[in-house]
Amino acid sequence: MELSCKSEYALLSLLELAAHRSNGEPVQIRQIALRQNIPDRYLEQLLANLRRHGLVRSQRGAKGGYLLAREPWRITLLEIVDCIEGLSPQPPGSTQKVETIERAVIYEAWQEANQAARAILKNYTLQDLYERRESQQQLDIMYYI
Amino acid sequence: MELSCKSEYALLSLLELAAHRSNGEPVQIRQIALRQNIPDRYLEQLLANLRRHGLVRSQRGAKGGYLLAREPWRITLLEIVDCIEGLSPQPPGSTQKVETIERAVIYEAWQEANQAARAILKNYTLQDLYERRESQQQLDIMYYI
DNA sequence: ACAATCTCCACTGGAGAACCGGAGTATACT
DNA sequence: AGTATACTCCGGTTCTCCAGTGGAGATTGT
Repeated sequence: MELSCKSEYALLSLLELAAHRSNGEPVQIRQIALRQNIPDRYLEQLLANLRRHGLVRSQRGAKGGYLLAREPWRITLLEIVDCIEGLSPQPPGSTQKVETIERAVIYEAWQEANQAARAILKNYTLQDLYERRESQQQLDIMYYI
Repeated sequence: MELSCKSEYALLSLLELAAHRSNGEPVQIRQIALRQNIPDRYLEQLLANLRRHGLVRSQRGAKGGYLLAREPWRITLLEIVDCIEGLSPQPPGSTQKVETIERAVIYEAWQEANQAARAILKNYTLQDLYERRESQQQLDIMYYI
């Protein structure tokens, strides 16, 4: 469960969309890219991907942009990374990687560890992240004073 | 926590060393490579790495080879992958990756997921894996009959 | 002395990640 | 209707890292 740039960008974008969700206005790629310091042409691809997976909706044309397709508490972090990282394709995997008992046993242990990590991410929603950010922001202001 | 070839090879090798541990004889790279179908010139580097981290001991010269440095129940899977994957160097990391609150919050969630996975791997010892392999092997024989 | 074996360092090839560019299309505003 | 503002699609480029290879040298048993 490495945190790739891709996933980080996607998370940041969705967090941004969650923040601007109060007014029904769509948010432009450019805005997100600027605020979160992400290459905009790259972000474009990621958002398109999220759209195809139904996590966000897009509005074309002037005054267009992106919107969350669901409420933030209905989107888990696991969903997001699975969209972005792509549920991996291994056609030869089932018969090639685990051909010996030793490899099977190792693979099994790994699956267990992976499931543990995925369980954590599944219990985190975008809402949780958003709330954490808010309270963290309050703290920072307090310290500043 | 992806399972890289590197880590898999290391696990397989250590499993092999654990198996041949009853007699005090060292095991050669060639043997391991042959039995587990690993490129031997590559395996060499991995074992050297494990040696530097104190997981195995090496015996040079003719009749040389590798031995486990500790008892199999004193070696956790977590230790092994940390050796192999290398406890990552991020000199710019601390000040570059987590500069905004948003990124910090995301990173935090990730750390949590990672810790969950690491906890699993920490509770697995080489011995556990070895025993599983043995019992699995018994099962396979039963089915064959 | 000699062969077997590990040790060290450097190199290559390929895959995928990160990123950029351009032409096209949908929408709002005037 | 026309124009500006966005997204959409498709392709290419650059760069990094993993997996694997090569060769010279050191160490040890026989």
